[in-house]
Amino acid sequence: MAVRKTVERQTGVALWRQIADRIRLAISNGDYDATGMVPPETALAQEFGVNRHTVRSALAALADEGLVRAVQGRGTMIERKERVTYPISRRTRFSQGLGRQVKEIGSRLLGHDQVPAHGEIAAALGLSPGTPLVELNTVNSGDGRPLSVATSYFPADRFPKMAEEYGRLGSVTKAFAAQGLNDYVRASTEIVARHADAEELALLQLSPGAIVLEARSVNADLDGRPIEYARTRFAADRMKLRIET
Amino acid sequence: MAVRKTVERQTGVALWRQIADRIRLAISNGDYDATGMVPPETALAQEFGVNRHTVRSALAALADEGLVRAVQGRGTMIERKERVTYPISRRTRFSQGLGRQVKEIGSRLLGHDQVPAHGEIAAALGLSPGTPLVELNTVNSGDGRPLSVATSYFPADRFPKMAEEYGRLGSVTKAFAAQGLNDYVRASTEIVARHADAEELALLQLSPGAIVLEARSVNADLDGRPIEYARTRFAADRMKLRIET
DNA sequence: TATAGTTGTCTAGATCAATAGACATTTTAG
DNA sequence: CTAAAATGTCTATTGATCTAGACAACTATA
Repeated sequence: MAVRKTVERQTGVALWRQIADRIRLAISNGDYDATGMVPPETALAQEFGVNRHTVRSALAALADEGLVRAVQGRGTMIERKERVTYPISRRTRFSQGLGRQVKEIGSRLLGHDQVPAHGEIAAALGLSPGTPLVELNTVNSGDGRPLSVATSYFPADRFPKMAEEYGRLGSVTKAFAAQGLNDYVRASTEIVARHADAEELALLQLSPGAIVLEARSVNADLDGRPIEYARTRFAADRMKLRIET
Repeated sequence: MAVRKTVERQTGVALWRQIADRIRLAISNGDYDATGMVPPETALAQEFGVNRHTVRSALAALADEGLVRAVQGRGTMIERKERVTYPISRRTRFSQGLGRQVKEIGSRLLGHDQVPAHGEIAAALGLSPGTPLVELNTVNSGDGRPLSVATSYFPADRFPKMAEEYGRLGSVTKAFAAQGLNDYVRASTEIVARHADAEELALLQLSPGAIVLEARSVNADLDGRPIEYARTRFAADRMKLRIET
């Protein structure tokens, strides 16, 4: 008999959402690969110890995300399952790592600005506070699904045309190259996980309560001089990060 | 005037929990460092556009976590704020990386078992399915706060005394050494973020809805032979991961 | 010692989340 | 064609969540 899976009550997170999260995880773990379908609503209701209507709310949310599709009389089919793997190494390049996993990579420049360096960013880039930086806000998607939003900072004196070149070329690596920098390496990466804020929910097309993986990274040229500080937020249920040491 | 921060309604995540998450994040970002206190309930209520009672529920949850402490007439003080940094490199060792950040590191063996290798684990360890493995379940804490739970697998023929040695020494590195392996390296690490399940909530003393960072890692000896597959779940609001490439 | 500012407590009502049961509709298997 | 199995829809009820307002209790300061 099926193992009873626990969900917690009175925690500020509705049962239907907890169940939706568990089913999403089970799908991405391949638990239902044998049939390509989610178990029947009645079976799930028993498994989680809740009413069938509660399970239906969870499945409705997953259907909204386009993850499953219910067909009356037949069952609920899985439409999509895998997480994209994003490799992080000394030579991390956004497009390269995803190349084989998604057919089409989209990069959209949301906006850019010139801001003075301060706090953590100034420290990470080894600049004195106040040094002008180019700020770039971008969204990256794979096969039409948004995967990450990024806010990047570049020293404005060294890369004055960053925004323009990125807008033209759609890639940080290419924008660097267009400004005379042909190679660079990842100096450091820090990763935290947290709930997405309202802006991230909108840009990544996530349902509220969703999780983002935030990577704060510094890239440096081959002389070790920092050239970019980036804060990249990945949609946690669409991505996993692979660390290559 | 304060910027209105948005919270989403009818999403399966109660407003008080969304607000608690936002305040927790603000605390860990140092937004309230100037005063060491959370803004007054009335100010927060206006900021989030909700009733004061809703903010009170959020603060009560944070007080339960021991993150803040309310004093009548005075305000709500911040008790604790920082995240511990966990370094991941080619020579990742649990205790070493945390050494300077926490005074006392605790390791507790929850249980152990002998299981046959299968699926992802067999593949990662380069073993044929069915090969016997030692499974170890552990909780690791820093200064009394649980930081991570881990499930590790070791080839049983090579490390037959893993459970025993870990129980005695409280460290995987030392247990390896006791069985004749003096050095090893991190071969691969994959990171995902998701909501904690009921067991993780209990072991990590988290409030429901909390996030875990799950790292699936493989360690290998210096000849490149895999010796350990581990699934480590970190309490996301207490840890950040630092990738050293 | 007032007084302003803050948290604590209580009551009441509106809306959302979850349970329960009944039955309709559709697909698949026999 | 029939029956079983699955999703779809409806009604009703209970408990959680959120709003609203009023006032008590405590702290710091002028």
